[in-house]
Amino acid sequence: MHPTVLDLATALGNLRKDRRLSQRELGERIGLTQAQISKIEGGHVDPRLSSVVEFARGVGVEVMLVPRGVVPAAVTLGILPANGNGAGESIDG
Amino acid sequence: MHPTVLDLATALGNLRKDRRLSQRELGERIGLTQAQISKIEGGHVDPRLSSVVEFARGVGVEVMLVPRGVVPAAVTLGILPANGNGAGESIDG
DNA sequence: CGAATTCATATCTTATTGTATATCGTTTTT
DNA sequence: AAAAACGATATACAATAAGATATGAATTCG
Repeated sequence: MHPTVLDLATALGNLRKDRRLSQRELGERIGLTQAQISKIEGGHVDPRLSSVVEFARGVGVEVMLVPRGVVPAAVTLGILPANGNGAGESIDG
Repeated sequence: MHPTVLDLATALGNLRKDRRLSQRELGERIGLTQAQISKIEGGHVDPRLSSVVEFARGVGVEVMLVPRGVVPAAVTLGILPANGNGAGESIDG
């Protein structure tokens, strides 16, 4: 599996757990099945962009394109987590 | 087509043009076919996450999950463009 | 005009997604 | 304590869509 896809998927799964949402509950909110969410989180699929966007919104984050040059600055300022893909586990905890 | 997916696809296409890359050139760099890039930019497909991640890197941006709460702050500080999905056309230009 | 370059479209293969079902862990009831 | 019931997550198989290959249209340059 594509490493970054895996990282993003893991981050999304962690965010869901932080929010205390079951896969079923989240799925109903965003229009995906529980099975898909399981596969996405487990890194068993390479999900469609729309699935990722909805998943992200369901757990309170936004999929964005961040210019490479400003990523370090954003991390330094605490706008983005030091962790690579963004939105680590420490949103509310 | 999912509106946010369309926005992201359009942003990626604009970034490619800003970088003066042909679809073929970009495709060779990131391991996608020219046909895919055409369809992605045109909003004719709902691409897989790995395709979007590679496309983004090929044009100098990173796919990230940004906590909803900090998006306005990042925009205010100029870390992210005011434009919704991130990485508008004015990266270099 | 012919060659080259860029982007768009058709067909086929492969993968994701939805439906249904199984597994695993926890709790309640007898 | 065993069984049943419940909740949450993981897996099997059929349908649909993404992606690769090949090709066509439009533009530019020699």
